[in-house]
Amino acid sequence: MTDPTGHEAVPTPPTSAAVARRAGVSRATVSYVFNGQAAGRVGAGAQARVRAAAEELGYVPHAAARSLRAGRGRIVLLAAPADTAPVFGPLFADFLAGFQSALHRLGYTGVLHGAPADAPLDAARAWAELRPAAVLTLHDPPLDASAVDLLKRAGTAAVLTPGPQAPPGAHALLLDQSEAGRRAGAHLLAAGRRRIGVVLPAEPGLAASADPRLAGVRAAAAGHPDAAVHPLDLALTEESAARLVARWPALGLDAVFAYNDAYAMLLMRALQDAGHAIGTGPGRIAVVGADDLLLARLLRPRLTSVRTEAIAPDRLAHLVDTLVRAPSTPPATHRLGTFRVVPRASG
Amino acid sequence: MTDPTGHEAVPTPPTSAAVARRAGVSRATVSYVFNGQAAGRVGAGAQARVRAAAEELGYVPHAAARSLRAGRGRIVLLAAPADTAPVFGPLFADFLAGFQSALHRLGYTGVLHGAPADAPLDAARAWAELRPAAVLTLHDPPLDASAVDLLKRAGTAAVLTPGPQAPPGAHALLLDQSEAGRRAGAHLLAAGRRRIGVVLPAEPGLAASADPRLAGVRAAAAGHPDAAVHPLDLALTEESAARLVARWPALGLDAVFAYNDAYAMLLMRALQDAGHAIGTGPGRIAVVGADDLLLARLLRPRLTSVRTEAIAPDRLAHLVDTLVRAPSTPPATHRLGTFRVVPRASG
DNA sequence: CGAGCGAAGTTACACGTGTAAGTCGTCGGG
DNA sequence: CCCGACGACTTACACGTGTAACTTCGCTCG
Repeated sequence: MTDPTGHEAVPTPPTSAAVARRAGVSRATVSYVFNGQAAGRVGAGAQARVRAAAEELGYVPHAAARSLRAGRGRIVLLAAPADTAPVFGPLFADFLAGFQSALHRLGYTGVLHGAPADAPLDAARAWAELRPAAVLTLHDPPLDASAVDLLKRAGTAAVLTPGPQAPPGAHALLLDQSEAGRRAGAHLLAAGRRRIGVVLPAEPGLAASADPRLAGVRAAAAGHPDAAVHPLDLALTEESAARLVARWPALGLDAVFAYNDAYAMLLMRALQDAGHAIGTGPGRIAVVGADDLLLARLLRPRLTSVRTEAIAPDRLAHLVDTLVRAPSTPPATHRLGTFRVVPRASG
Repeated sequence: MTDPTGHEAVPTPPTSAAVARRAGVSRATVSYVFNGQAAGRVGAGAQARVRAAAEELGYVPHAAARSLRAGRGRIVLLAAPADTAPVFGPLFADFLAGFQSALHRLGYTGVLHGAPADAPLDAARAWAELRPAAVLTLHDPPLDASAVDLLKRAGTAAVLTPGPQAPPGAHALLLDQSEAGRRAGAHLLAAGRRRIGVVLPAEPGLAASADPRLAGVRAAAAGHPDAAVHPLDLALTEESAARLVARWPALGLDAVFAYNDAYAMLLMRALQDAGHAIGTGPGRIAVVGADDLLLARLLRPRLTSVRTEAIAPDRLAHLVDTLVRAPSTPPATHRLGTFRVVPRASG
């Protein structure tokens, strides 16, 4: 309804036709100017008039019309399961910011969508409606084949999913979590620890990164016949930590590798409250976290942590761009980063 | 078929026309079925055939075509300045998740975009291209009038900006930060503290929430003639905290209210390392943070914190929906939440 | 003087959808 | 027996773009 009252609450957005009229040229000319195809087709004078008119009218091309015409849009969708979002630390936020600017520089609009993890197909449908150029999902388990299929059929050029193995048609983004485990394990073993606990978060949606980490610790321990690795469940509450610590003497562990610094801090505090000594010396329990949060350095002893050295966000953006331009590239695995132990006093 | 090579690298997305052909009806019928206008227009048989055909083809309506037709899309854009994103805590992530599901239930697609804070007009242009139904921005300073104007001219029905005062045409979302300051101040004053430091983050982009908090503490202190309030600059690094603590004796403060728990934890640790006693008793320094992070309860003494009681994300989603449906609603201020002190051992 | 050619534009169509307006039986009432 | 009403659809247009194909014009060269 175009508002016959003449009140015009929401003004009609200026179109390229309006710009063309104002500049005294045809609409095609405007289009050529705005898409860099002007060289050899449009004279300098007309070009200047078009730009001036666009500026005055506040013209912004209509992304919908553009993607309708192009068959696919310039949106890159980053999809994160809603329930794990709270667990993302500042590292992720930082990376996201860099990634989005890099995409912007390449002409894409990067956008984050937190979908409920329990209805992945619904979510995929919602994404497909946007006809994004690419979808990077952090869902875990990755995304089923039918969801990927739906997206591809909706014209999505590239679907990227956390590795190690992606559903058919999707690329894998590998942050080799087992490497984090291997590094932590090697570090603790080198320090002489032999009975190593590995904290697995009880929170949902994290198993896909937690399990490989456990496997990595096990792999590191494989070289030491006298070493033992114990999985430990822990939720992010003080009660859960207290329960775990109550079982501690029976477990007889001399080291822990926690899923991340938050779990590590929680557990370390609970251990200290129960009278256990934390640290590198003999008779002490070694504690290693992950993510290297600033806050984790505030506890005493300072927390040793496995730091993620992610690839530069620009590199990921370029990868996405490449895949979008060559949609038939056979799916491959792309490495997202590596891990490094930052040794401090806790273990 | 549309692909004479038969290779079909990227399949053509199924359209409503394809569904119509397969169901043996016209395209209009498909459209009516999918938009709930079927009652009294389309018979039960045809309706069933349409749905079946859509299912088989994996049909997803093209959001671009839809918003092209409708003049405005169903996207709700949440824009956060990229450089402050790392500072957002789990509270924000949680809220975001709830907000997006609520929007989904109302038929919108909520999406987060982290734009560089230094080029707000560029960012506004990028948003405008998406022709979103609504834009909620967390930018600070809010957004200049020209950016709001650009968005409105691009057909955005509602532009919401952090309060207290929004640029013309935009609604204000008020999380009254001065209330946080007032509550913290009142709490400390009631405990007998009179020389109160207020930590202002040195990180950019946070002044708009930090300054009102300081003002709130001052307002609370106004009732006590013997009370003094001191602003303190602090960056999120251990060196910065050490520098601040070095000046501490000269300041002679008996209480601090920090911008959030991260700053509070950092400062508290540095104070303790310098030999200061923290807590509620006489001779101790009272420390109050904000956000009530779990991790803040791991320090000893446990951190007293000002907790944000945000409105339910669904309420915000409904507000957005209302404003989108009635775009000519005169701009108003909408309250986003309130604050409450959670007293613990630190102050 | 005309053919040829490049520069500078324009015309015209396609993209996929929503919906107002039209069509075509069929059925009930007078 | 005819008219109007109604159910069940279909036809046709508009939304704003990008771009291939066409036109027009001035100029050069043979």
